[in-house]
Amino acid sequence: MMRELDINQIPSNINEEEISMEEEEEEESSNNNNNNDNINGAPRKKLRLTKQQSFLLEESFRQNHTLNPKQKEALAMQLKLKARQVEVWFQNRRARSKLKQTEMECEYLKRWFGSLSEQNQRLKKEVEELRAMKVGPPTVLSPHSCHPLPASTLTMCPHCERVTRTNVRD
DNA sequence: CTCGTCAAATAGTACG
DNA sequence: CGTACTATTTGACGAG
Repeated sequence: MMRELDINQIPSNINEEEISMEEEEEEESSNNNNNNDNINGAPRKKLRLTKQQSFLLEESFRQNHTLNPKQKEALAMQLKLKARQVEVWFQNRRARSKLKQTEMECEYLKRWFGSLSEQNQRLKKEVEELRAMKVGPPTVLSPHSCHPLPASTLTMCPHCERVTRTNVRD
């Protein structure tokens, strides 16, 4: 799972028998079998692309993620496939590289979330510590008695604009 | 065209 | 080894 982080990368070991430079013709002697014509009610085997076919498709995907009808036809000719098969291959290839991309973004976001949670935890702890350093709620000196009063018990008189006490004895 | 899905082919694994 | 299961890959197709 997730063994390749770079989508669109081409498989690193394409060697496996010669693949002669750029644009090649397939031929695997025993091969194909490509005929899907259902002679009789044949269960009909599913097509498997040869290494060279895959390679060529991969190459052209690398330079262009979509094909115009002309390119499609040419590729199909070259690969000895139907144009429809080339078309489908590209559709699948696009869909699957998009999926990989999305999975990678998902992983990235998960990591980001993780680090943010961590940071959040640290900050909360810091707030806690800072709060603990304070002796108590804020206080002010009473204008009347000159004694400290909890700020929460004071209000501003709307008329004279002087601080008065609410509701608590001085 | 994309998206979701199916199913064949194949790769990986567990076990006698 | 072989063989039985499970998981993954991938060609194909229908719906929208």
